[in-house]
Amino acid sequence: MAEETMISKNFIEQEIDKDLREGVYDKVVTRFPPEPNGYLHIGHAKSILLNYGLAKEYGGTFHLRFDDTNPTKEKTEFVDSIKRDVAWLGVDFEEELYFASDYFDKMYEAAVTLIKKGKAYVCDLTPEEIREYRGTLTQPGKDSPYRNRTVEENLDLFERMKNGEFEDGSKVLRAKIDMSAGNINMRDPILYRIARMSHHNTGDNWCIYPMYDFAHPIEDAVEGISHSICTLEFEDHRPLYEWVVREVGFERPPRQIEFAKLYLTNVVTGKRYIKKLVEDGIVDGWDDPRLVSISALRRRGFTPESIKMFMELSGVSKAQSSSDYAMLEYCIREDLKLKRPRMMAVLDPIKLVIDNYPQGQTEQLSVANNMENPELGERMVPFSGELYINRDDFMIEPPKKYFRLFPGNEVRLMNAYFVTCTGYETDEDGNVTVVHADYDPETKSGSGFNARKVKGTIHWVNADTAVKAEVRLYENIVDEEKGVYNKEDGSLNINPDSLKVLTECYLEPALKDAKPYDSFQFVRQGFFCVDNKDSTSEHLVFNRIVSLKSSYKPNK
RNA sequence: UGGGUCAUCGCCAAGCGGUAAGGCACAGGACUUUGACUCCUGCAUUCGCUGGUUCGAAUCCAGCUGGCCCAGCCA
Repeated sequence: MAEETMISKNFIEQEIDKDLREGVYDKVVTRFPPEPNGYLHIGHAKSILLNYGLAKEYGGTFHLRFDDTNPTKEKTEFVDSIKRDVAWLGVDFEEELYFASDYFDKMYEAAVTLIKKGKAYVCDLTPEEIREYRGTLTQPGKDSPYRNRTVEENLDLFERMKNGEFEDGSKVLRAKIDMSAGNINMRDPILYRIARMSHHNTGDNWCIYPMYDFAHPIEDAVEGISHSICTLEFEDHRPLYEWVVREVGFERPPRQIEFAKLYLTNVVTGKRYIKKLVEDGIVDGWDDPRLVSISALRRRGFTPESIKMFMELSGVSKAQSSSDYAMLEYCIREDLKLKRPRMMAVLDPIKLVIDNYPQGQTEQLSVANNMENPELGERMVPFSGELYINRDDFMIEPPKKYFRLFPGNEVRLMNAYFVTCTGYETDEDGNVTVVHADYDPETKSGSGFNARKVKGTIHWVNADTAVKAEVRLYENIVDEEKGVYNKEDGSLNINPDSLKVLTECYLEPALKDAKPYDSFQFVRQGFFCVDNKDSTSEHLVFNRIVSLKSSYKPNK
């Protein structure tokens, strides 16, 4: 076996090793707890793959849990899309699928326990008053006048809250901790609020709902989560998390560990901005291929494997960071290059006429689907005296070091013959319309001909049998030069070239039967994927997933 | 005189007191039926700064500087 590069353990693995060694936990149980209030994006993928990967690595269990404690924001539609996206990433969760709302009874009981311990009280302050009493970042807060209600009174009031005797917003249940704590989360945080709203899972059974800070530790503890891994902004909440599991009395409380969120350079991730892009018609929805939601990446043609590879390369730490989009591009090229067929495609066509090829003759050439991976087999590609080649594969006056087609130069038509340019035609504006060439029958690909070599190889498509398709090229949606956001008004600097639609594209006939999500390398053009939304049987639409790197610099 | 947290190459990121891994990007070169891929080569005398401890510090200590997060009845 080839030696695997030893990848050192990240800080979370090190913490888990320590906990296991010290016997704090004997089994690793992790979870991904999304609120079903929107679509998942690549940042969630990091959390999903991290948690799932850890569970697998330690022979533990992974839970998918919907953190649905606020019915005002949640929808079944999102539950479904999240399940689909998580499954697409290769995560098997069917046996371990949970809903926070299934624990509402337990949470209610836990609240009663706290009240009985004198650790929670019902507060009648208005939202504005609560904010005032909370103090500021630099000023301590002050105690609520309702803070010292008796246990009996609190028990009574809380039960009546549950029974729907009070209006929305009129009362809350709060933890009794410390109004002068430096950590604002510890200033008597709200545990339960009243909200008459139909819940996607529990319907109208409840009119009080637990807050995240109270619900989450209970959810984790009830499920036997060992390591509750979340992002950095929850660091401040950890003391409260620990307070809840301790005061409610869980025997083996889960441990919260925070890591830095994934940011990507030059992409738009903010929900607010994406919403605006959708509303302004700049993108065609949450799955627009220029976005980085999971559904957008899937539509663009990224594979779960490439996302996984990207996460592995990115690593996990607590340092605020922004990964380079180029790394994601590397991953998808790396994943696809041996897995998918390499086809010839002409995106900006110009006709090539081979004048010495027998009139009206067509021959079928046998071509490897992927020259580096014979397992992908071969296909037949028709060849004749009339082809399309890419416009930039021909130049009237070539710059230095240009070794494609120009008058008098010989190149190889990939998989076919050597061809020498004999001339060209132009229209009245001087644009090249047709390139003429002669071929050499001796030089057929696969014949073993090696009497002479050519420097350039270009690809082509037979004119008669070509399949016409629409091809969409993507660039960063935001303007790299001007920065992502307009400093003055906070708007986005949209790159006008973020989407280029090419309609005059000719592909090999074999591509005619391509299905949505099928991907290919179009030789020299990059990797492309059939669009799942806009393709029909008579109108093929390809998205460019990523271009190929090029070391050709014309002006060098 | 609020609390929390972070700081190692353009971007990620190892390193855990013994003399700066790796990947992406980039730059050269070899190879090539994709100017791709592959393969070589180069790319931090230095770890935010300043002191201190030590035979020895990116690693320990002190002070400073800078970034990020927190004042939802959101998660």
